[in-house]
Amino acid sequence: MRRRKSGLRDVAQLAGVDVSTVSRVLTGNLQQRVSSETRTRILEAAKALDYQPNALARGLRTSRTATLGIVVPQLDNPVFSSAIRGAELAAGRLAYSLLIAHRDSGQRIGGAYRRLAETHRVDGLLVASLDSDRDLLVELRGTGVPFVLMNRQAAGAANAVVLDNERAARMAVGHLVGLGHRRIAHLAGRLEGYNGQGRLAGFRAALAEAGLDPQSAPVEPAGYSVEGGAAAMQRLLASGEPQPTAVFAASLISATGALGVLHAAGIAVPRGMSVVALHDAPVASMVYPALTTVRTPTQEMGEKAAEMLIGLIGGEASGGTIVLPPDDLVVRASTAPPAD
Amino acid sequence: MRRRKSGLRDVAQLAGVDVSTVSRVLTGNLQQRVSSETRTRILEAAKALDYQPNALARGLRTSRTATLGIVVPQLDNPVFSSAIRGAELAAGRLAYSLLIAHRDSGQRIGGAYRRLAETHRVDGLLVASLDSDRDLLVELRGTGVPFVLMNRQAAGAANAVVLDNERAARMAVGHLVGLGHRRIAHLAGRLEGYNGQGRLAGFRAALAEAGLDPQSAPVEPAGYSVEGGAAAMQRLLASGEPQPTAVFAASLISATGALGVLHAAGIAVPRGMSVVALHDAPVASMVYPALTTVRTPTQEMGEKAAEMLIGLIGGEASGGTIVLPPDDLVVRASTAPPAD
DNA sequence: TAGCGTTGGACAAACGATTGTTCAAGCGCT
DNA sequence: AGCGCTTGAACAATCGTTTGTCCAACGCTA
Repeated sequence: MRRRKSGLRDVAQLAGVDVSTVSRVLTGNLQQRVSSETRTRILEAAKALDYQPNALARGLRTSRTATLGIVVPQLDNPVFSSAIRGAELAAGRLAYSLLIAHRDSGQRIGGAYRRLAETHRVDGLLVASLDSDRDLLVELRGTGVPFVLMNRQAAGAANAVVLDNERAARMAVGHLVGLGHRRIAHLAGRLEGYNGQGRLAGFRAALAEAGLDPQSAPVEPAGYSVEGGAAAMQRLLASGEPQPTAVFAASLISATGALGVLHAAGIAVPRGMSVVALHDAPVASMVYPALTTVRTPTQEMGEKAAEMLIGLIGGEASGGTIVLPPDDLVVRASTAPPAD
Repeated sequence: MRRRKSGLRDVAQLAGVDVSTVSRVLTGNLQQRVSSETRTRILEAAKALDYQPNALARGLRTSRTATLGIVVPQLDNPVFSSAIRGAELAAGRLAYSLLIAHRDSGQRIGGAYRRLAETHRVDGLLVASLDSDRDLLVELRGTGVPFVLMNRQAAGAANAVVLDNERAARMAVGHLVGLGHRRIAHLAGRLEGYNGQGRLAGFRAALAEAGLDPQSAPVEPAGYSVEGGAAAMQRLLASGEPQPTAVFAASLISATGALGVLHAAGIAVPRGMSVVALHDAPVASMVYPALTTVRTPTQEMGEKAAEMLIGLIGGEASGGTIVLPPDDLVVRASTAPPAD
């Protein structure tokens, strides 16, 4: 029952022409002149046979696979899953497929990239990474295929799509300032990392703008995990008085950790402490109280990155770095004017 | 600087043999006799040139791509992201890659499958689906490639990997009963769906086992969304007295919605109401109070499914349906003995 | 020494598409 | 009428593997 799929040859036979002619018609190669009569005959035949080109054969000949590789450090992080979705959307629009690979922290760095790229399976790579490997870039360049970095910039990697961390941070902090908060703390990301630095800078800039002293504001690195957020919040509470009335968390995930600590410490949110976080995701409304967040265009990040990559594959010059502004502030229940 | 990748021919040339011999040695085809001397010579040459087979050419010849397609309805659902991870792991172990495709609810059903399968891009499909499309199966069978269902069984689909919903539900309810609860409600999944039915059945079975009346226990369908969980909880509170002292939610996501409603209603968890949910994920410890859950082997589900699929591709007979038992109960802060 | 079976490896034909080249008509021009 | 030019389409090479077939050399037996 599993009949052989019809190929170019079958279409050619049905239309009474040569396969080469069929190929030219179907790929839309208009360089070549084909009479409109045979053209329609071929198109009809192709439709009748439900012809689908064999991607392997085409790829072998053209050394193009119409496939993008995407490598992410973790799948359960909403930022990445959203970026993947965006990439898949954009890729689909441009008739590309998406090959996914995890990057196991255990395995040799870049192993996933190599396997994909060196067997001619992908035309380019979309790379999301939390950390700042120097080796990574070397490996990537070694693969010989173009690549675009997502959510991170790096020296020597010309093509990237990132969020405007500074502006996003300023949006968050501006909200707190607007509510009347004067003592604001920052649960930072990784201070060595690109995003962590940008958000910290935005935090300080917003304070300065509001006439507050950026240097005296407490900053606790929290990374991007629940535990990190909890530990940082704990340190913040333990450190001296006067305590802040609001905290800006560099990530949604760490904010949830902080929330847990506040609950345990008997500090009501937002009455005793306002919390605002970067990135919006369903989890923001799952926690209690629902978190006020700055919505960031993570899906668009994936889309733009895929589009840029496909451009590069097509021979376009470097796409440079695209910096995406934050979408907007989503006010939920975790922020309010300070108690006093 | 982007030198041509070395192919079989280069290896053959360096080793002074024919490409066919190289191919036989490198693919480990032991049918053919090759002197151990030339064998080592070839292996050395291959290593020296860092030879990587061209997946396209190989696929064209063998009509095998060593690639699995995976289609999921949503990426941000922890169940699926975990399953994907498992599939990718198992696939990687067996030298397969994973091509990912969303299934846009908007687009024609199965469009994603077709595109993947009909262009010879994948050898088989891993299919996760929330709903019970009848068309889906028809489409899938139409592609002509083997497929394995994840997280769901369906008549006419012989190969599937699912969770043991009944046992998981009984584990959750057993916990509540053990704590002394007698009035237990169920925030069900979709009652028409495979998983929703199994969990409901387990819920009732556990009650019966404990000597409680399954028929009088409140059941509110909540689906698998935050909003659904919230609405169902609301209905539960609104419906007559006496109110339950504990609730078993069919999914983690709906449980978080319920939690929000309980907070808003001023009902303390677990003092006023214990909550236990199915599926464990990071979000369980992000909410407040941290949710007691039944841990389910979602990653293993992906692994088993990928292994089964690769078996099918290799010509093995039907893998049947694998039913995975729940892992264990993770007791957190959302359950306690009833107040009275 | 002739004949025969084994063994090790080369030859060559695919797989299904793309694409440069060739070739036969058909046309207008002088 | 002969010439060259354009047009439409066939021919054929090629991408890098895999795999069936063939062949030479060798060792053995009779």
